[in-house]
Amino acid sequence: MSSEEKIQNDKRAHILDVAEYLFAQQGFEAVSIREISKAADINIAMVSYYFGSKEKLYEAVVTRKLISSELILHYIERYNCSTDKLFAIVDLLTDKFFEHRNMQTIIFREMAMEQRTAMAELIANQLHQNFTIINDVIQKGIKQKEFKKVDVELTVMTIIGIVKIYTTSSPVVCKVLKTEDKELMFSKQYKLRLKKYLKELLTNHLGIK
Amino acid sequence: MSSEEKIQNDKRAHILDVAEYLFAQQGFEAVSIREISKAADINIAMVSYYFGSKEKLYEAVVTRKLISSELILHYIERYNCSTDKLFAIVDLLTDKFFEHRNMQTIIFREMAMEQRTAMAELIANQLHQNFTIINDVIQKGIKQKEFKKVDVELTVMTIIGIVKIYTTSSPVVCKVLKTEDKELMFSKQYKLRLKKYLKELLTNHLGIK
DNA sequence: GTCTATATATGGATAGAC
DNA sequence: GTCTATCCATATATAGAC
Repeated sequence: MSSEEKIQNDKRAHILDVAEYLFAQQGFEAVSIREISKAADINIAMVSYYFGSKEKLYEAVVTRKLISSELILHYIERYNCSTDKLFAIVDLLTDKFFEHRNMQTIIFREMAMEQRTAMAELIANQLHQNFTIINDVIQKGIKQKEFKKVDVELTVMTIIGIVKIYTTSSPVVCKVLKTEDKELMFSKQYKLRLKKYLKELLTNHLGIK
Repeated sequence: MSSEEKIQNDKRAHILDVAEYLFAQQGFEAVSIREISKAADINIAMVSYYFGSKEKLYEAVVTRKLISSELILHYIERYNCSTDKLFAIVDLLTDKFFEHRNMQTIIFREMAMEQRTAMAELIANQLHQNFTIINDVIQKGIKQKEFKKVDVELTVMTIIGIVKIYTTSSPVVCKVLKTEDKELMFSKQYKLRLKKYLKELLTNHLGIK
């Protein structure tokens, strides 16, 4: 990569970062290109220049941080028993959601929409793949008597649901946790607390010894 | 109430119903007054006439269906042990969220926003009150050795989180449950399934005998 | 109460100069 | 690549007729 290409990529990435933040905070329609370009300290015309349109910018923001099912599969293949695999998934999901919580907020909002846009379809499929992996891990654990019998689909929903709620509803969760500080909520300490909680919950629920 | 007042209230309620549906589907900014009035089969000017502005219509949509903490308290006071109280809350929340899922979707989106509007504050406070009630029930159950020690705040978040995810992310949850039919997802049968699952999860997690 | 017409604002996108 | 100026579409809100 030449140094000029690098500068260009940096600028692109910078626009994406700013746009991600604003879209997460306010939603797609509520944010104007004017606002994004002002916050990113670039000219309005540059958004069209780099991305073509507001819609395509939005797509770029979401797609660059989707959690691929390959990543999950690669991450858990080193473990043998279902418990280790499941706990590894909990760690991975929590890490990724904490790291990409703005993008997750956007996805969440998009999931709640009933409009079948191309991107909504893309997101739904991607999420479904991830659901399927977790589903299979739990299913196998039950078959091998490592876990007791549970409602597998709703258990999968529980894992993802808790991490999602925690990371994407921060104003309310802040109050629940009795911390005024949003930074604290996303600190290492609190991430550990969430992981520990999830593993205890699953241990009890699945009857893991 | 005179019969004319009743007609007027019916019309108001009808506008609110239509607006709620559209706001839930697309978000506040994405829906125009034109669209609402067309869908509700009224004249555009009527929205301003009845509600003053689009913003105030939005507020009216949300506030009319907020779950008051009084309702929860009244609903659980008839029970003595913490387990019964907690299970009653599960039933009540599930029923209310199923019934008012469109409004819940709107609230959820608003919760993810970081903007401190008057309504966001109102919603956060209301939710916090409900959280507190559940928190107290679990806390008391632990003190009386009815439940084992758990992370109470995250347990509260779990209960509300699961019901919220289920009711407000239907496109994805549909896929997870392997039902193409959205109607089925909100049928009596599936509501019972969710309640049963939540009670089992809590039974295992809290060590209820 | 209901409607039409309109004032006014704002947003996305781009043509064309540099 | 960057910027200004502008076109065009669409939105909210309301004045005023009926």
